[in-house]
Amino acid sequence: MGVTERKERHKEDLKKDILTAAKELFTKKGFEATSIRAIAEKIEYSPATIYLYYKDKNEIVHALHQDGFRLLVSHFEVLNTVTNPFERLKAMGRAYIQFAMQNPDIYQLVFVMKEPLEHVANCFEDWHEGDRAFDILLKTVGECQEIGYFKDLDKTMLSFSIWSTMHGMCTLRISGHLGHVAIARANQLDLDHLIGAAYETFVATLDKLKS
Amino acid sequence: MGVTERKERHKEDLKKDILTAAKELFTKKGFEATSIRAIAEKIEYSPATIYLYYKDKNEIVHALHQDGFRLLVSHFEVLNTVTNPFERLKAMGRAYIQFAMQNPDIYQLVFVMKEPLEHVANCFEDWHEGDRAFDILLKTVGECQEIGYFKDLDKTMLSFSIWSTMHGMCTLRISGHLGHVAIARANQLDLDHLIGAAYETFVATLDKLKS
DNA sequence: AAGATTTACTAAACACTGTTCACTAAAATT
DNA sequence: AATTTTAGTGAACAGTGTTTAGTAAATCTT
Repeated sequence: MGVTERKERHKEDLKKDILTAAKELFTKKGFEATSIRAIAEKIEYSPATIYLYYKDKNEIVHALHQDGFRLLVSHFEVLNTVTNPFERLKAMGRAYIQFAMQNPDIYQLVFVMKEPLEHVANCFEDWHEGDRAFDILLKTVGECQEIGYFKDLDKTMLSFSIWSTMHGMCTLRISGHLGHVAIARANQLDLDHLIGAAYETFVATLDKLKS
Repeated sequence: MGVTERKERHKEDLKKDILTAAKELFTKKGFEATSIRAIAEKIEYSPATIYLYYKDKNEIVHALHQDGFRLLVSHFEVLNTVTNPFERLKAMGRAYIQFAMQNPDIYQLVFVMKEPLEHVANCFEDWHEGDRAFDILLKTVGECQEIGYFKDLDKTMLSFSIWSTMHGMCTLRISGHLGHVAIARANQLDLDHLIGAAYETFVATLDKLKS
């Protein structure tokens, strides 16, 4: 009869609206400072309504988590055009850092916050988006080995190590801890350029690992 | 007259008591879940009393932050006995990871949370404990260069890169993100051993950077 | 068409949170 | 003995996530 379909559509729209409102507030004010009441006000519904569409705040955060992950993975998939695996690896690192710098709150949501993970733990499945991203790295590192890089190094462990370096740089930058260390004050570079310079140094170390 | 001294001492004791109570609750329940009221109850004073000794919750967190940092730096200073700088660098990394694994909440307090930093921003000084720790790393990397490691690499940038790798590994472990990635499930290693293995791989890459 | 039921939503409450402030005893000073 | 300072508190404020009882309106059943 079409009516129920329209209603269904409206319900899904509302669910999306909640998410976009949450995302907007979240990236503007941060997770802690974003209340259910604020989200409710933005979409002009009562706070209780939100609980008809999401079990709790963590479920909202988890939904944003998924979106953020997909965004990152999409940034990676463009790089399939780069045929040389080492060049691709370098580009991935740059893309990763860029993603983190341009969307610090989303980055935090995806890779730092525990709340979305709690939800993942309860719903099994999921997080395979995370595995996909890691697999892309793993595959690239493997292909690098085929052209003479990283000999005698465990592919998985090296991949994790590389991810850690990227993650460490990004979180130290985003959390503000980098800004409090003397390097940052000494160098007249702004922090984002400092990250860039540090990444280049890191790439230089990787470059020396070819036979 | 001695009386005022005794009172002064009692006041300082109470200030310490608040801190130890906060630390205990904090490491047991996490920062978010530790309320001023809970701290007050533990030391058997009213919540308002705490505000006579600390400006706000962030000041308490900041005090714990300082303690944590001093603990880490003390872990480092033992390593002065290691004369070979590269061996010392390796030992530092291990000590860093060990510190993070044994005190995950303190690690988070020192290197992840923004709250204590906010306090640092307002009181200038401070955080030189952080600079000290980084200087130790910087010095060690410099000495490694003197014996043929890391040629043509910027000392500061490489130090930051190494720190990032350590920080990345530790935070990915502590936040639980590592546990959700396939590597963790595939390897039958428990996570702490996985970090250890990854660190050894990282050390292997550093080892190849000598001329 | 009338009555019963489901749907979509909300006001109000609950149990928390960090923080402030007027207030009170007790101790110290004058 | 009277006054002031100290140390501590009860109660409140404004906020949080979440639950529940209740309400109109739309839908379904007879």
